[in-house]
Amino acid sequence: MNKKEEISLPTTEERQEESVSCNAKRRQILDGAEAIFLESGYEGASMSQIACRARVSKGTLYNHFENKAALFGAVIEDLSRSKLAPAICQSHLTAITCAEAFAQLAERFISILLQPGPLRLYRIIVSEAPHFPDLADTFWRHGFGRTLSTMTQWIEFWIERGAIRTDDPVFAAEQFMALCQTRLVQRKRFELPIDSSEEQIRFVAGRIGKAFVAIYGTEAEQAAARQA
Amino acid sequence: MNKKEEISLPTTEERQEESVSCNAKRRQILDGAEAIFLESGYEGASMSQIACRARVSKGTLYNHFENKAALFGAVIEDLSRSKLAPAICQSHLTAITCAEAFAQLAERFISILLQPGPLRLYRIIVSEAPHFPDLADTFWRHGFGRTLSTMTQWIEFWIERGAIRTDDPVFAAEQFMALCQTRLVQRKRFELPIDSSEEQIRFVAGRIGKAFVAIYGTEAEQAAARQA
Amino acid sequence: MNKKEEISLPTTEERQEESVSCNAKRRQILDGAEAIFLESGYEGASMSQIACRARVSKGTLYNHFENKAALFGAVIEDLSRSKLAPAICQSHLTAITCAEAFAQLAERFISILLQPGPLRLYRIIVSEAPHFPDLADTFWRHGFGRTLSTMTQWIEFWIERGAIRTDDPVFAAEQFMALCQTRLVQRKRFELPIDSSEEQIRFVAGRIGKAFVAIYGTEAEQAAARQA
Amino acid sequence: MNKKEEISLPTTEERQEESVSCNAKRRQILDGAEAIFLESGYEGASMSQIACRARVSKGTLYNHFENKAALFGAVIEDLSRSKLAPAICQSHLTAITCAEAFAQLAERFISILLQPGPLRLYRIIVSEAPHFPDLADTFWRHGFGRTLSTMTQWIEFWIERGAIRTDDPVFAAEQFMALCQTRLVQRKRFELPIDSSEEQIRFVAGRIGKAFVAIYGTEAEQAAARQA
DNA sequence: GATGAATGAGAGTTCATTCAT
DNA sequence: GATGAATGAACTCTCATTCAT
Repeated sequence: MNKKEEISLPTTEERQEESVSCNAKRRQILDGAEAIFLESGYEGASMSQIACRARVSKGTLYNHFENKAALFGAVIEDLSRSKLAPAICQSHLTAITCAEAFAQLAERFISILLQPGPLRLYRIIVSEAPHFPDLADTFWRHGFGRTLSTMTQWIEFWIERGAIRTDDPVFAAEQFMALCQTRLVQRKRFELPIDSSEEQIRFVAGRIGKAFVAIYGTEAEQAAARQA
Repeated sequence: MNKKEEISLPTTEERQEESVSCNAKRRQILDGAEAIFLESGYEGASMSQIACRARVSKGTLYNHFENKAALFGAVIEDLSRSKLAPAICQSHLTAITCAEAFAQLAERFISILLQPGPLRLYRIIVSEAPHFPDLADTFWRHGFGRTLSTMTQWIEFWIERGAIRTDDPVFAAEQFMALCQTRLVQRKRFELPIDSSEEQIRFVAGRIGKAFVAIYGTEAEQAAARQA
Repeated sequence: MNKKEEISLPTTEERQEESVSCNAKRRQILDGAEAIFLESGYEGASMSQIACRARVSKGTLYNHFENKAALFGAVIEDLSRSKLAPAICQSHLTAITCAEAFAQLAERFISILLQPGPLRLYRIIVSEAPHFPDLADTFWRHGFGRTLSTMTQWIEFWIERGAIRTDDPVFAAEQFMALCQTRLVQRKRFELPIDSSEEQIRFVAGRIGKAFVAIYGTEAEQAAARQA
Repeated sequence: MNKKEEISLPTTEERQEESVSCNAKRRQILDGAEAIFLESGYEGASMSQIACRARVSKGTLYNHFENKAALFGAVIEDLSRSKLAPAICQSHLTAITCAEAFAQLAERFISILLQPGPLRLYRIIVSEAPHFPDLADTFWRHGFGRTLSTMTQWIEFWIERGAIRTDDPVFAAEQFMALCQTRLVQRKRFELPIDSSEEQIRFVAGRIGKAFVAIYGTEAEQAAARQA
């Protein structure tokens, strides 16, 4: 663990089965709809706005999606699949110690959650989850679940190295994700004013890395951390 | 810390400046509007529904509130003030050790966050925060801020007792609140299926208590915790 | 029967229980809707057209009637009640012989059925009956049924006088109504070109009167008719 | 007239000038359109539904017919020609007396008018006649007119036999057709509940046969009928 | 102060029709 | 000739808001 090395998170296979032809319009609609839904929420968005933004007629919307709800479902699936999970998956980290590694992961995770896109996606999913039963499943399969799985694999990676010790790595992963919401993400979601400078993010992430090692680190690792 | 004692959280003064007369109707409207807004969201709620639920005419709504947005603002303020903060404030805890105390606090906090009311309030605030600039301030002053302040005082209480050590008790409080979202709260907000039985909540809360002491406990406290 | 006399058909009591106030708008809407529905049929009529013709806003339509179908139902009921039945009921006939009496009745009945209003009402009821189950009942209670009842009473009046003989006066009434559709009404409903001059109507009605006596007249009456 | 004999109604020449090739699609479209128009009416039917039912693309509809109205016109012509007139024409009757003969004819005619197809055709023609000027002519030439002509020939057949006497056989035919609507047909068109059992139809038809002879029968025939 | 009828803009959705393939 | 995606006008219906009573 004291040798600087390139570590790449395990990537998940990405489905690319979309038929190429005639899905241009669908893509165009999804892009427009994503923009409007994320801006205005489900109820706040109007099909006219979406048609306008997507540069298609309202009728075309209904040729491709049965109704507003179906379009919304497709939008969430597309966003969950394309935006959240890959962002975590394709990370490459450079870290010396375990605490630093988790600090870097936290930094990356926090940065993503603070971006306008993922932030709005969070808002709309939390807001609409009760009204769209399928939404939870979609988001789990393509978004949250995959992120959690990535985190878990990451933790298992450190367990193998003897730096982390836990009987429930999934719970640890969830705890790590929860920790990443400390201060910045949590406040941002309430639109409370925050200092989201890179330094501040690094500072919070650093504390999260240390906290995680304090909770789950082996004694050896904790001793090493105390010295650093 | 090893003597069982009744500990009451510090309570904050409650403003009671409401004029008594003629506010019955206002109260009635707020109650109706709260129910509808929490059920349907801001855009999803209609003034007709609200008037109906509040047993008032639509005109009366506009006699008391300038428009839908103003009514919504008043609803959020009322809910933030009356539901969230007091729920934490009025707690009485019975605890032996520091870890147990925080576990109990976590248990209480998680239970509240899982209740339908606070859950819906969270959804609507997160969803509408970007569209209502005042909302963040309102929620901070009456809800989140006060809860955070309570938590902070609670942590300072344990710092004085020598069980907790930190240079930034507010950050610690925020970290504790973040930890409380591990698994149950986080998943519930996405409407993912969870086991929200009392035992499960206590289990998660127990882990959170231990984690918190692992992060912030003094060496003495950590040693005591390790023995327990 | 050979003495000229004023005979008035039995009139049915008319309900006037409509509350006077605040039904002006309803009346206004019904008038507009009747005009449009009769012109364009149910599907062909649009709520915008109706609102326009009734000189009210579209919203007002929906304040008074739940939806288009309900408005249509109300229109049919109003027309059935106010236009068809009374037209027959309030008739006063001057007749010498039985055949003449039925000829006069036929003349009046045919004239009504050829008027634009009743003609259009017939068209729309026949057209929409399968799609509006309640419509048949409404039309029966306020329109067809009452007309048939009036006709039946009229026939019984002549049975008492010994001019008509039948064991089933209702069937006779229905047969009389069917006869009244000979040539003019039947063709008019198909928009075939007809001569609807007063003389032509009187000619057809005269044949119907004679035919009816030929079918149902007592021998005495038939002998009288043959002489005339 | 007292000898049982097979009597066949005079048939009218049928046009078969349809070009054979490439009219399969046209036939396919007409079949689909007939089904939909009869179910839903003109305004209620959509070109999409029709295309779907006809197993054809929407574009093909417009390759064969200029627009919805033209397609509707073609449908009515096809139905008038193929369904109504032939049904009457191809009848073979077995009758002893004149009254029986007309009773049988009435029975057949009533049965046809009560069938779903002709009933729906009647509804749609009566409903749309004012909006489609050509429709009346089409229906006259291929439907009503031919039926009336058939009926007239039939009456002239009985005039020649000395059983019927009238100076206007066309009017008599129209009166017979009107009589056939007594009770059953008339009520069915309003969707009023009726007993349309074979016995009931035969009963009504019997009365109509007798009525017709009562109106138009020669004295000899009436005497014969009175004995029967 | 309370009412609820009236408003008209705008929501989601459907439709007859066109046209590039 | 057959297709079906694209169109935009028009449809039914809802909404926040007003105002005479």
